Amino acid sequence: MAILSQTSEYALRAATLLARHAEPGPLDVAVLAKALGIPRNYLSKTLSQLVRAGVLESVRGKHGGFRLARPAANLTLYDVVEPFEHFAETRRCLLGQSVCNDRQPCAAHEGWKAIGERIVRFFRRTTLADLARSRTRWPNAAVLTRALDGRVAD
Amino acid sequence: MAILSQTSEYALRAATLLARHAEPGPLDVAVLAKALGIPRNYLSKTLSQLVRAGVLESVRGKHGGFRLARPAANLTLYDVVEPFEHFAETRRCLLGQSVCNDRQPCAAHEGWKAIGERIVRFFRRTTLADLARSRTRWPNAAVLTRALDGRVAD
DNA sequence: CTTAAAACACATATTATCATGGCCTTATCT
DNA sequence: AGATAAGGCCATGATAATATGTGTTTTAAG
Repeated sequence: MAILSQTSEYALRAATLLARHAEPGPLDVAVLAKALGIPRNYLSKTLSQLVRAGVLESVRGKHGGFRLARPAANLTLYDVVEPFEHFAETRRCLLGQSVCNDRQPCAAHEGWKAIGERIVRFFRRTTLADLARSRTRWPNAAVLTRALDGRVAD
Repeated sequence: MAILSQTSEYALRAATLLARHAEPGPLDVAVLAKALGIPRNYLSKTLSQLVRAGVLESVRGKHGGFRLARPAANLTLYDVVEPFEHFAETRRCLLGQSVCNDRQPCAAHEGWKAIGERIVRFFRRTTLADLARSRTRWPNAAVLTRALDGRVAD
């Protein structure tokens, strides 16, 4: 009943943060991980998957890191989460009937289908730009600002 | 993203079947399991949990089995599924923020909360009587009719 | 009173997924 | 050249969900 996996939540957190700090250049995993309170190596793997999915871009080498591959307004939560979730299962029959569709519906079909569609629609319509607008308090925001200051001071 | 666990699905299937055949008396696990295509022992455990939850009644001994504890119209899907699901997690913040409520919402709070409420409402409003109305095709319905015929013939 | 059928209880696998950590390779900037 | 950071690979742990197996207790029927 958790709907989203931990991994997806990590991905959303990281993507939201990146959406806020798009300008100064890429952010590296160490900073992201500390700021968000996520295990470094795990986040690294997760972000790599997002690169493969075309959501993020990576820059290797010194002063490398990750940034959004497109403007935040063009990246939906669906894009971010889809690599880690089986959205198809949303359409699974509530009773597990092998045949359950609009023609031969089970008794719960109507209501259940509506919910699945609701969920998918939410993820498809909400963008990272929407999330970026919030005043979200990261677990360790100080690390982030310090890192950014550091870069400028450099 | 599976929303419901396999166990919950089993519980719903069994409860729906019982809602249809409430009259003739209790049905035993062996028949239910075969008719529904569910591992016998596992279903047994699951139904016991539903007895403890007050959803089903059990009759021990020969000619025993399980039946609904109340009229199907008074049993919601929530009742059936709640013992196996953590509905509280539905209210979890999408971004995992420790503080995210109506007063201090994260950017996704509104939309996300609406979905959680939608899900809960569906389970609370739909009853077993609703499900029983359908012409559901069980994996092995023949077993069931045979068992019921046998009882009558006896 | 014996026996068979059934729930019930408990113990133990078995998966599967999620999550983490370490290390080596590769690319890129200074 | 050297430092830095992504990327890939593998091994491990943690946990829950799923499934099976064995035995005990209750009850109806003969």
